[in-house]
Amino acid sequence: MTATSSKKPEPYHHGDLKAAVLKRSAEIISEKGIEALSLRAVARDLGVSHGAPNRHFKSKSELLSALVTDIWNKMRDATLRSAEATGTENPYVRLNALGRGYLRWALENKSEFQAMSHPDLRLYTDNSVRDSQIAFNDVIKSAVQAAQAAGRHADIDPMLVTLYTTSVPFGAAMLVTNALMRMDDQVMDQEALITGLINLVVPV
Amino acid sequence: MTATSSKKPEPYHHGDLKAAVLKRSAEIISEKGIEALSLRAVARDLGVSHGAPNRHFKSKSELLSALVTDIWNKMRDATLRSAEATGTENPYVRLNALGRGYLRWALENKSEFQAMSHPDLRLYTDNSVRDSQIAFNDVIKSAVQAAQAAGRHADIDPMLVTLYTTSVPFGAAMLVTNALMRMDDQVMDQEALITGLINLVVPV
DNA sequence: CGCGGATGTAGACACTGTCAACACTGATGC
DNA sequence: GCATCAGTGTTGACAGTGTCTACATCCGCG
Repeated sequence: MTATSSKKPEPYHHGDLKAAVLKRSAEIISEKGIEALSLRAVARDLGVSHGAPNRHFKSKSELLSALVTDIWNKMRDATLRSAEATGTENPYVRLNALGRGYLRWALENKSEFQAMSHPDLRLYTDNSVRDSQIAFNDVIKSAVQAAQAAGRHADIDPMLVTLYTTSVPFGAAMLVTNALMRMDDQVMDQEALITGLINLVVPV
Repeated sequence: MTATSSKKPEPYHHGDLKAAVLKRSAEIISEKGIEALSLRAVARDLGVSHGAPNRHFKSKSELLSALVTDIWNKMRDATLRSAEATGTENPYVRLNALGRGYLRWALENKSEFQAMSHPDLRLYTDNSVRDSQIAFNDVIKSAVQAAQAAGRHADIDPMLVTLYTTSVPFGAAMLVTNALMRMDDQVMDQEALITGLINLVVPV
């Protein structure tokens, strides 16, 4: 979408390298998984010298943080949309939809979901990552508390109920995408699995 | 424990390098996390040349697989012990204890638990890793089915119930150890958290 | 028009995993 | 008893990585 696309193929300055690095990195994560991401490979793909990305990201961890922040936000949007789509205020129905939207997004965006818990992020906890995590958790927490107000586990510590409610879609997604849990012959349809599983945590 | 411990400090052959590599690697994982593990560092720590470990592990993935197989087995033992300790045949009590043992082990062996889902393992699915996973899952699966026979979610697909039951301790452990879920001020005692959480999945 | 900061380049360094060629050692077969 | 040879450890090389520094180029602002 830049104006300099007529003749010269390789101008000295890229134009918007930072955005290009983010874009290409997201593609690599989506296609080959986060373990295939390398700064030098991204630079090569963009036809730029190996040191160029460092002008925009001081370290690989900084790039990772930016990418993962974005992923958290996307997951939050998708999850929230799923609840909005019910068009109801019933806290049980909303929480159930939230859980299904969460799990569905994770299963359909396997690589991105796995990236969020990549070991390298443990070394570099960026504030932006932290903020997007908190924003996501707040969505779930308030839905859980609305359900508690309506009677679901009303007398139990809200933090505990939130952890429990989050653990199911999160844990199931991790177990399935990492193949840590062997399911016999994978007979079940994905949407049936999602619905069946979430109904166990949040009956409607 | 070797006999050659009197004078010469550095014999040409180590004696049991394979075991030593496994031992030192496990220590590194436990102390600094799996992302700090490198073949060359292990070799240095053992006072051996950088290529020596390759005689026993063709690749780093092969070493990782051996380590993770061991971890799965340890986790299974700890989990099983927790159920045995109840000294009862009541399937609800046993399943509850299994869940608590699982979660407690994961929280107390954070580094090992995190290692089990390290990205590099996705590239190299060793049969030994697979077998130890299956052995672990079988423990849970049979306990879940015993509880189903006693009435817990009796009419629901056993695979779904197993996934649900596993997801809670697994997901909670992941969320807590990876700090993916922010809990306000961590006020709760660990054992209270474990008991409270598992009681939500498997009431006794 | 000129200058300075932002952006990209080129080279170096330390580190990694992996491989091949060589060295040592101890057990086996004669 | 001794030669042989497979197993084990060493050494050096290679390609790849992230990161740093010195240098080159360009764009926008005065």
